[in-house]
Amino acid sequence: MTQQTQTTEAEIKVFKALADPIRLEIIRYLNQLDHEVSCGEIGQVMHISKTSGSYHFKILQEAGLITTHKVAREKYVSLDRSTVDQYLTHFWQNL
Amino acid sequence: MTQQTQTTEAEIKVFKALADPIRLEIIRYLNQLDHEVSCGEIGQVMHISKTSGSYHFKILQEAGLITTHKVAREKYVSLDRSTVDQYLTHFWQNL
DNA sequence: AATATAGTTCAAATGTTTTTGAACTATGTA
DNA sequence: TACATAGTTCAAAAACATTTGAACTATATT
Repeated sequence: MTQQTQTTEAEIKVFKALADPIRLEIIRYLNQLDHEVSCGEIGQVMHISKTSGSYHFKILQEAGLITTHKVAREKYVSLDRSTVDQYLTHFWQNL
Repeated sequence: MTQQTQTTEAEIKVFKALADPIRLEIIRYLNQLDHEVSCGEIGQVMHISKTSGSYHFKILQEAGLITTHKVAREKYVSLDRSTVDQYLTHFWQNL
């Protein structure tokens, strides 16, 4: 922490997470679907390797933009709209 | 253009621009001030070199988050709230 | 004219993010 | 048991972003 608040760090994580075309596509995809999907299915749709997928899902999760839960071998992902709402939709209130 | 739309490219520029603590501070600063300020003044407040300032202002401008105009030697900067509104406040409509 | 101030540009150095493949864990299926 | 499938982790490579100082342009002040 150099001089930023906790709030800014979470905020930066959200913006970094959204500042990538693959991750923005994932968010788009989850938004239009509106039900849970596995990492593998998303990876196929995005045409990315499973390693790369794993990396991007981690970033999205650490930003709080998705939530996940494991069912047997598979990891299911869903959009957490409240984070988008907090940092984007209510950006001015947050500043 | 690999598979993204023009809209996505502009959107990515906005998120990249906001995904940096210095630039987010600049936006914050401009927002609370609500009048034009010179690059130099902002640079002093942020404790950054003029070269670094020049770099960050370029990124913010290319994202459409600030507008600038030169008066003699000085470059004045002001916040373009409509870009924030388009990409953040109305994020869901934009997707 | 000489000097100072505001900002830009450039290339090099440094730092951070993303991709890759190989090796791994855990679960499912024959 | 053997093999397949879903996902993770690791370290190296590649790509990209940021900072730095020096040299520059343009305007202002003495």
